Amino acid sequence: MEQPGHLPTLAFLAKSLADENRLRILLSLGNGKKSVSAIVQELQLSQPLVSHHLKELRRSLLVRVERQGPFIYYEMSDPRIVEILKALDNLATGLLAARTTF
Amino acid sequence: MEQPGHLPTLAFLAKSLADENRLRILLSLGNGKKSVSAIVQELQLSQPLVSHHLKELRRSLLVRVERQGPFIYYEMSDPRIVEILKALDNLATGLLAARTTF
DNA sequence: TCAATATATCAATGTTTATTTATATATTTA
DNA sequence: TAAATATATAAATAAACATTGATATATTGA
Repeated sequence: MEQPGHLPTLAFLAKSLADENRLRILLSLGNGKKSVSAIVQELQLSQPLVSHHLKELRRSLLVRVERQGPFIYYEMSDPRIVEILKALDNLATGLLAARTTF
Repeated sequence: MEQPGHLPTLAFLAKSLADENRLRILLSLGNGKKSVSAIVQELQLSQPLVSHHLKELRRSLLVRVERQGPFIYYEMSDPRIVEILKALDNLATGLLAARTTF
């Protein structure tokens, strides 16, 4: 069986996905590019908080950035991200189901 | 496009995967069940640290537990876990490659 | 029952992280 | 150039988290 590679990188990526608000932002960006203020409005989060989370998402390369005048647009950088989140979701569901059947 | 479900659960699972030593322990347990002391020896980590991480892995249902006399054996609870970690690994590799090609 | 072995837990410590409030920076228009 | 808009950043704060050294708990055999 082949093992996953660089563990620090894996841990770093997982950490980037380990906050609910950040996940909400990331998933919102899976629906196409959005400006910071649009995210702020849509998710009812504070602007500095959104900026902070976007900065983390930039660091982990999970988002792409594009400036247009005063607006900065962000979008999810890779469709595999949603697939992985779905797989995690299925895993969680499965683990919970298996636990309650004991 | 269908969105992943319960975000707090997703964040919780991601957090459980967000530490390198914990990943090392989890992956080691993907090769069959092991006692705490075996993990301690194999990974050269302190016993309390291993116990602490195992406790977190138990909480997130990522491991199964079985006692035999003084020994407690742990193993990975679901093969999907490794698949997800591999997918994350591939994602990381891909994102890094895409960045360096800009 | 006691001693030995295995492992969980406790307490302390330092580091990391999310959030808020305030301010700095960047872009555009009048 | 100044004002308005968009957004990044700074600083403070509280909470969460990983690790270590010490101790408590569980199991077994003599």
